[in-house]
Amino acid sequence: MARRSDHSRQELTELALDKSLEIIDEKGLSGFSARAVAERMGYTVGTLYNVFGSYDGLIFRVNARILDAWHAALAAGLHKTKKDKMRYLAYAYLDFAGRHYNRWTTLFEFHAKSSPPDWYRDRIDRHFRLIEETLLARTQDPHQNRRRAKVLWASIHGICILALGGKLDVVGSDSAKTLIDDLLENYLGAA
Amino acid sequence: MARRSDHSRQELTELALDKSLEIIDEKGLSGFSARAVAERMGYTVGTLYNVFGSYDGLIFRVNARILDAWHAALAAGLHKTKKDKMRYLAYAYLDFAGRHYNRWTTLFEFHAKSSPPDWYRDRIDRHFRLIEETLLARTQDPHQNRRRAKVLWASIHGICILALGGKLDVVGSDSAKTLIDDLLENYLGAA
DNA sequence: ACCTGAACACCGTTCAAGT
DNA sequence: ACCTGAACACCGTTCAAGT
Repeated sequence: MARRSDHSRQELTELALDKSLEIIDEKGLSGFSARAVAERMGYTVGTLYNVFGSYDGLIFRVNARILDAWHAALAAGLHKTKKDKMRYLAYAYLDFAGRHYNRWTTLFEFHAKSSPPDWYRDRIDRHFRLIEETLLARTQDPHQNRRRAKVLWASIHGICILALGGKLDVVGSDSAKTLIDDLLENYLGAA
Repeated sequence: MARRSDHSRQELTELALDKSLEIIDEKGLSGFSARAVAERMGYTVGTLYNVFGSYDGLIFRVNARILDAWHAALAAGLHKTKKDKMRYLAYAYLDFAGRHYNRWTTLFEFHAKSSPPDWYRDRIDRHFRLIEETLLARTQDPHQNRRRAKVLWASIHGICILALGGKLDVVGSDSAKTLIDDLLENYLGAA
């Protein structure tokens, strides 16, 4: 059979990514599979491999989607915030992780067998630069600044992971916010 | 066929856990499966299900093993440390994560479909209490203390995850140590 | 009572064969 | 050129059937 050409290669890509996010929102990464995406698209797994090359290739594209939307939201909000941008960023991080929990965990629970392509690394870098630049307003030393950005990013990340994963004896994102407040106050207050 | 009784139920359990850790050390969680463990034991998957009930049941026991050894090492070292126990704990955390990377990630990358049994939650609690009690030497307020323990634990965890996972543009555990130093200095220095 | 073998419903991955 | 169907080598899980 075949050569349906109901959809262009472009449309096929869009369709696949849309359905992928649908599945992730509904069931999380554990309910996600190339076969599940294909079925929801009305195509075969083979078609998915034509377009994305591999399972890793598919997920990297899905994750890039998630990162793009997240970054756009963060950047827009950051632009509107005038004072205490660092606190805004931290809250926005928690907010995204809480409201799109399945998308957020997919970002970190997916462990590729292959190393990420350059365009994916770029997305990660762009995300990190957001924190770094926000911190830049605070000190002049770029070296120290980079280190603090890393510590803060990692710390906030750790709090979100453990708190939202239910591993800190805290309920929901409210208590996680308390922990982030405490972190910012003590860590940045001393810096 | 069967009723070999080459091993008692107890021995079967030990054998399974030993082989499980072998596989995790060699290949990580992605190379781990109930079938792989059974094969290395010289038994069938069915036997494994007789003993552990389910895949989740097996991994909870494996993870409990890992937690036990880790806790024993932490507690012993902590007892010998007289000054700056908090720094010792943080370093020891990083050290374990770095030297037993596959075991450490298994602890967090395994996502059970069922909720953890009580004896597993106890192990987690015991781990957390180690940090909390170490912090208790610093302040008198137990409420504030608990919050700080959570923030520190989560932050150190986040630094280890991102740094050792190669997501912070730092190489190895040396640089992660720098970040932990920075965290302790600023966070605790202000507290 | 204990263990096996086979089955079931899934995976990612590949590719000859059709249109 | 594009898509399918079937195959391959895996999964977790269950359970009748043997000793």
